[in-house]
Amino acid sequence: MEEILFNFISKYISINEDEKNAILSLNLFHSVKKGTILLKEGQKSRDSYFVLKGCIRTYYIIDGEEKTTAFYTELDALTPHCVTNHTPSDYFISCVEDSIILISDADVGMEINSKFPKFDTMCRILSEELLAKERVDFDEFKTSSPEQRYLNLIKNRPDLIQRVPQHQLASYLGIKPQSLSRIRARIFEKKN
Amino acid sequence: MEEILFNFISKYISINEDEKNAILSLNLFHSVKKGTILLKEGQKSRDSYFVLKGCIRTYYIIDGEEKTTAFYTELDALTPHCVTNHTPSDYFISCVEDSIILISDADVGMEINSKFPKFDTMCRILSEELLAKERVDFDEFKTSSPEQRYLNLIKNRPDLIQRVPQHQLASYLGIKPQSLSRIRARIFEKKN
DNA sequence: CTCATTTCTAAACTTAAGTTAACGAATTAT
DNA sequence: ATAATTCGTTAACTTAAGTTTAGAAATGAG
Repeated sequence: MEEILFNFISKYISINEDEKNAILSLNLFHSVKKGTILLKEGQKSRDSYFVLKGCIRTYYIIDGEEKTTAFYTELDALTPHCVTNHTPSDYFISCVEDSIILISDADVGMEINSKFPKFDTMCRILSEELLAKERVDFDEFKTSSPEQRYLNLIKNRPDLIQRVPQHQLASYLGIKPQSLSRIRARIFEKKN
Repeated sequence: MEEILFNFISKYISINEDEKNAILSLNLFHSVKKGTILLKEGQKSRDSYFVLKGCIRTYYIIDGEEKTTAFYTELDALTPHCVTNHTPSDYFISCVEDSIILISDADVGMEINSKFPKFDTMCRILSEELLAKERVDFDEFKTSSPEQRYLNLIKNRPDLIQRVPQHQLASYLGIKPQSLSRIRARIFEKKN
């Protein structure tokens, strides 16, 4: 599991044994059971997450309804809005599957970044990449119909369709579960 | 105009006269006429943009139709996907109004960042902030109807409704211009 | 200033998503 | 193992967005 992390880091910066040990000594790895809520609405937090194995999701509760807006799987990083913004969270984060997650407090991040300046560079590059990708994903969402969005999902993240409940996928696609059922039926009969 | 930039930078890091002069010596400020295309689909580029005054937009051409997906106004920063991703651009960037824009090549960015390491930190914090905000905006989009999205726009970026053509706003809201017209009419008659 | 083009609105019609309700299947809790 | 809850699909109906077309208003070019 440590190796997965260091391979990921190596894509951005070179990292030596001392640095690896410094990271390992922080005990950031956590094993989290399916259904565990990592962050609640209204809560303040300084924790960032990095998924090594498994899947977590962000969701809002609007008019008593759960609205899932994002899934984070292997090698996905998530710093909640409330951390950067220093405000209570607007959303929940919970585990979709039993997962292994790296959880790092903002203080720990500061400490590593000041001790090893190249981590600052890595975080900058990573954030820039993620921002560019998020913008493109948002663009794709805006310019597609619900059916096209579902077809794109099949193409781009086929694993999600297997590992995530339909009703959570539905709000992720910006529609109601009944509509997703209908779209699936429509696509199925188009094939024949 | 320089002061606007330095005030912005000061929100993230302290900056002295030497550093200010180093930035000014790079001649990054550009005055750009309305309608100018800064980046074309298919083009490779290493330029990032920072809007000091005016408005620029990103748009795709899909089936011969322009689809505007984002507007960047005063103090907004944009590093196109093609820059981070080293691929030809999927979209166009053009000026909605006569604007004053800071355009910085990736090489210039690298140079500043290595000469003044705190700029790396600033870019990291800024990217993290923008990423968190982009995710929340995307969440809001997913969980709202077109009418709600338009009402949110009136509340959060009322200036856009004045300064941007309706048909560009429509695709920004993920709908057709005719639908936006209808939504506006619907809202207007609800008021009475 | 005038002509041409683009932009916005409107109406009629089509298509698809939202809503409400029901029911069987799957999952979870006891 | 059984009961209870949650989940996924279907159907009938409602609502709103997409499509097509048209015309008026605004904008831009010569």
